[in-house]
Amino acid sequence: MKTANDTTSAIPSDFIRNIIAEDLKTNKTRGRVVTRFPPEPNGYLHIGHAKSICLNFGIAAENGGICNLRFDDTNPIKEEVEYVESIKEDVRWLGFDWGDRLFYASDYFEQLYQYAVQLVKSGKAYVCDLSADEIRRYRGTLTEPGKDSPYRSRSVEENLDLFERMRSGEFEDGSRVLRAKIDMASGNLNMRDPVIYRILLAEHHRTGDKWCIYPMYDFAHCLSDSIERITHSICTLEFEDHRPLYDWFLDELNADCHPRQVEFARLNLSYTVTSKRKLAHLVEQGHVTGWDDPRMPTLSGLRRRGYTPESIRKFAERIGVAKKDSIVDIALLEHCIREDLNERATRVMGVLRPLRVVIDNYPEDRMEELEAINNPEDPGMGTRKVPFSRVLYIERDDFREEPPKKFFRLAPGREVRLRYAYFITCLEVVKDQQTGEVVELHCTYDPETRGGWSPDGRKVKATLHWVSAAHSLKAEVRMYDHLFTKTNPSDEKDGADFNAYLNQNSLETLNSCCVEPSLAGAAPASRYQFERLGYFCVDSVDSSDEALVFNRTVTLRDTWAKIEKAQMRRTIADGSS
RNA sequence: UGGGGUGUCGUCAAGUGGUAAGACACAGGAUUUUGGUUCCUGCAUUCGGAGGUUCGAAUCCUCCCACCCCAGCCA
Repeated sequence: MKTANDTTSAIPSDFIRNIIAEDLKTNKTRGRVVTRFPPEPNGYLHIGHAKSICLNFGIAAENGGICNLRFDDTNPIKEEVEYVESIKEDVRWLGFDWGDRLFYASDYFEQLYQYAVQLVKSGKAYVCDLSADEIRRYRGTLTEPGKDSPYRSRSVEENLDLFERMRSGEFEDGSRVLRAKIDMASGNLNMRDPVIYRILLAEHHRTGDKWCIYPMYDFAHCLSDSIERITHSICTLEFEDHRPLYDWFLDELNADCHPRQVEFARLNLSYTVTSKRKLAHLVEQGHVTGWDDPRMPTLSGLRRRGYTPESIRKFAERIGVAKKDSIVDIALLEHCIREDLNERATRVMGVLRPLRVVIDNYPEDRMEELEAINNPEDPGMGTRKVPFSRVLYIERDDFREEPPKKFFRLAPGREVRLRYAYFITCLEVVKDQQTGEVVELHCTYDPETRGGWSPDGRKVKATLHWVSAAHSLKAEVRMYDHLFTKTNPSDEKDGADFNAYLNQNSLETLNSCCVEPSLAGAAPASRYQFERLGYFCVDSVDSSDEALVFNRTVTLRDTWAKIEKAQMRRTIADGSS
């Protein structure tokens, strides 16, 4: 098995790696480390799964072990091939390779059935005719013990016969189940004679109509782990009180391989949800365009948004692994993608909200090509030519008729630098007579400052990005913001569910953006830094050579925005005091 | 009121009886043809609380408090 290699990172330390190191030291597994990533193919993978994937594949790689990809496909009603394909694609994209270790719980259905028969034979399982509702009532409550099913004392022969007939399709859907015979008075509800097989007259995406009974998770999972000779079965916290059951099955069946289950806290990210159920809901309700909507924390969404696998792996490493319920600040994820893209993204100039600028003293018929650096972090990425002419566009945000304190950018009478081009000075502001909106600026340029340097050493406080009006390309840019307005949308303490906290402004589409001509024919999914704005990638679904569409992956850190916000707060505070 | 877990900086998170790592965030400052990057600096006398053991406690003991998970024929 090969695994993505992050050369810069040391192997992290966490309680799971400590447990494994200890097990290795005490020779619990004869030196083997085998993990598995066991998704149920009932939805798309999200950032929380990435944590688990990095953990399982990472641990295997660090210990010279292997990690299996196993689909936990024991519930045909919810599972689909579309999901297994997407999951494989996402794991591969994240940078992990399961080699020939691709398995399905459904591969083991026959073995699992035989194990169940064995349990029946040893008197540890019985066929129960209670309805789902009756089973629930017999189970008792959190504080009261349950009571035995009237079918609990059926003979082994009768159970064997009934179970076989369940398999052969003799009974109605849901009419009978096979249950483990454990302890109806256990404080752990999972031990109160859990159902291990149910009748489901449903077509399975891999086994077709071969089966009409399907094993439950608790039964299938531990045995699948054992069959694959997993050494450490790593899962999330909610399975902690399933562990006694996990161990019970393996003990009762005398399994020769008894993996150790270890639980860790699942990932929660601020301003989003990491629950397949909730994500599916967003898709179904049309709040997003699909599982791969760039606002989704799914791997396909993050990929389309412009995130790199490296950044997600780095993120998984930085959040650590522990047992505490927590919510990781999404700013950390954003930091990871900025850090990665800062080193590798080609710089380019693009104007999102164009403001027309006419350089009055620049000849009308002239055009010159100025040299621009592709990536100051990596001189090896070279330079490119950017056309300059008399009519340009700059960012509307880069001009203020009445500049506030600390605003360094263009204003009437002020001189600024156009990146890689010239110093320009604003002389005249043209406004719309009706609305008063600034529609055009008239400026002069200093021919002595070509390339952006002044021979007399005079300084300007701002450098602006720009684009030549006649040479620029039109583009659509999609600006994304957090999907939810609340740090923890899943917190229902205020009486509302996560739907109430959907950010209505999570997508803003800009249709009249202008980008420099070097972007012509930009490849789908390619990533760029639009200087001074952020990182953007070519949308892999909607962009074409005729109509460029960019997704904003993440903004650059914006010190001015912070200053402005602070000024705003101060003004409000002064006004109200 | 049953069972299983968890509490260390705003957010993650090391720490395993020898005197509180690191990251993000935040706040200053330096450098800068991106208000980007980079670089410095600051940011837990204290580890949910109270007692106790010890020369010494986030680490051990006792009690208490808070929060999370479990009553699917889901995983």
